[in-house]
Amino acid sequence: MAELNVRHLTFRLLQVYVTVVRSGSVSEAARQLHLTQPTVSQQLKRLGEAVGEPLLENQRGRLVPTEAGRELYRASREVLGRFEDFDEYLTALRGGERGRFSIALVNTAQYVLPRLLGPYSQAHPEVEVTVHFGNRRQMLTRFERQEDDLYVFSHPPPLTHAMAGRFLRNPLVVVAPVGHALAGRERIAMSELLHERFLLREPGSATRMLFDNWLHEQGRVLGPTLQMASNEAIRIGVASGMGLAVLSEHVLPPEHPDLVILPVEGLPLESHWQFIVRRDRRLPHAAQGFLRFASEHLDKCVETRFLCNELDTLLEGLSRHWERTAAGP
Amino acid sequence: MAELNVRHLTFRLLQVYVTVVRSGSVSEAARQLHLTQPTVSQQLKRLGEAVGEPLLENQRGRLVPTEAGRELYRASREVLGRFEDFDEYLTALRGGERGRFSIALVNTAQYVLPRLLGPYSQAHPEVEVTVHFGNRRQMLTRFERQEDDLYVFSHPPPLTHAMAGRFLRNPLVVVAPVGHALAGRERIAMSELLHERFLLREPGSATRMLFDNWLHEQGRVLGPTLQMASNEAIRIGVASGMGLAVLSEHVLPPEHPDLVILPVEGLPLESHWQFIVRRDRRLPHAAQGFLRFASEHLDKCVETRFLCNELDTLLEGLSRHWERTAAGP
DNA sequence: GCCATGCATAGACCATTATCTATAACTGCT
DNA sequence: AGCAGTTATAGATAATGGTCTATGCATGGC
Repeated sequence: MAELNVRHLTFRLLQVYVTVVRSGSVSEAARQLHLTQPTVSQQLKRLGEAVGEPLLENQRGRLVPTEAGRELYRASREVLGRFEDFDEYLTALRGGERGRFSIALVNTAQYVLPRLLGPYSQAHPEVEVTVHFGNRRQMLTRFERQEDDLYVFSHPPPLTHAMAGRFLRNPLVVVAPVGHALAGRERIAMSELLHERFLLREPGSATRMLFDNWLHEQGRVLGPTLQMASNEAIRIGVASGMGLAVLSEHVLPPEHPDLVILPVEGLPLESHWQFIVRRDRRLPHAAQGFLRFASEHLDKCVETRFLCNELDTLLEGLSRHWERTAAGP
Repeated sequence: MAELNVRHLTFRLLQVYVTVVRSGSVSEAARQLHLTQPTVSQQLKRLGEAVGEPLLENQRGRLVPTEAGRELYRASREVLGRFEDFDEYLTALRGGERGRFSIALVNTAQYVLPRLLGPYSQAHPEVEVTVHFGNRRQMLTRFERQEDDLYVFSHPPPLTHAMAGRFLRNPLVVVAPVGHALAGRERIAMSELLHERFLLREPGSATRMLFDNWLHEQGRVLGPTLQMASNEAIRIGVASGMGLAVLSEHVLPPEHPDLVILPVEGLPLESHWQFIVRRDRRLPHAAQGFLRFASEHLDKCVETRFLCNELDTLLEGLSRHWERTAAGP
């Protein structure tokens, strides 16, 4: 008959009840809750009706829970506690201390982003980060499909739905094996290289695109080429004398005794990696936290010569953007 | 800033939310809950505002929870589950399958009540029973103070605030050691016993009171007496030849080769044990369940010659009483 | 037996909620 | 571009909830 009607049960009601049980007195509970005594009495009555069972009984002046009341007290404590936990969780989430986000990187960036992600995830062990790698074309697809929270491009797609912030120089250089004929020269014209064999990244990769564009601007066409979809493979190929290549400096190890960078005219090709954030996808607090972290710790994580930290501007733009969006009536 | 305001959070809201998350669709949830779609939409909005964080996002047609939403879902499940448990608990409580009650027994009744309590608590292992023993006077004090849920008296106090139901004959007999001079006689007048030494229970005990009253009615006075506050001690005392005694038949073991019951005129003194229930104290469901159990199983638990089961009447009276009380506007 | 204290009930009030219908805006698919 | 289905917004309304003040009732101490 008197079913427990959970429908109109409020957390407030439970809070009041818990206070009453703890203090053993309606009046005292009312004082603690800054309410009047009748208010509390009535809440108790409602609660009792919802439960369909007497909850409290008077034992020489003190209100003591009945059997049902004791169990309700336990349940209330647990339930209220659970939501306090949830509140804490929310706070952590908002502070970027926990949660998750995903980030999509063009392949070449994988040589340097771990330097940031490592320290970050050590400082924020509760944040789950997913990293996707691929060449520029694949990253563009993910970007279109809004699959990730952050993207790293050197040459981003049109920013109509996104915002960008540069954070790292990404110079492209021509590398040759250490014993190459041109290795000692102080200055080399591009025209001198056109008959050399070049090891190229696949079409669709950013490195390839940049180099192709540059050549095209100059109206030049390469001689024999060999295509490999891996920076590593190319680097080793060059070291082994397979030919020359255009690579991001980040691909080269700090010490590279078997490779030399050729001082070609017009090179290095300057470009910058940037974090890209879609404006039409809510940025998780954790991702924003990562950007803050990057902005603050970048200088400790990468070599100074590559530094180019414009993340402050991005972060500022972001908060302005979300303010405006959230303020919508 | 946007603190989690748990105050106006309803369980209903969580139920709706859980349904939406499960079905991945507002419309579908509305159908399941027999609500209109806008209603559900608005509930979600309110919930989202209370949490201060987006909870759901559209992922190619399906609503999936955000990070915060996932955690809220977990919390909601737990919380709703906890109250379902509580509901089950209540059902068990109402059915008398669990809970607790206390029962106060005059000492003599302790020879027979375990025969009922044993089978009862085997059948209802979740019910916690507390039994208090003492002589009649002590039990009366407990009764006045409303310390227990059930009382067992042979001669109860005035029933202005209580109801009673007899359940067991309690004949008082005169016992003598097996070799006693009067042991073989077919009929004995009380006058013949007055010079015998009697072992008596203490004043305040029911047995003593009954015997005293009986003697008083007949205008007789006992000879030498010896007082002991224990039925056991008296029984053994009689068996050892210390004198005669008036005892409840229940105190005698089924076989008692060292004792005989004297066929005294006017004896046995007939009295009945009864369960007493205060009307001004809510009877726990479990206690009521015990009375039901007693009513049904009494014949299997005690010797037939002691049977006197009027508990049905008590139970009926109880339910009428509580109906009337509960119906009060 | 009276007074202080604490609890319950009654009546009133306003804010919030739950719910609807109608309609607009969006989304994915063809 | 249009359609079907889904979601969001607006406006309305009845019920509920949370709170108060005033008052009645019980109880324990002096």
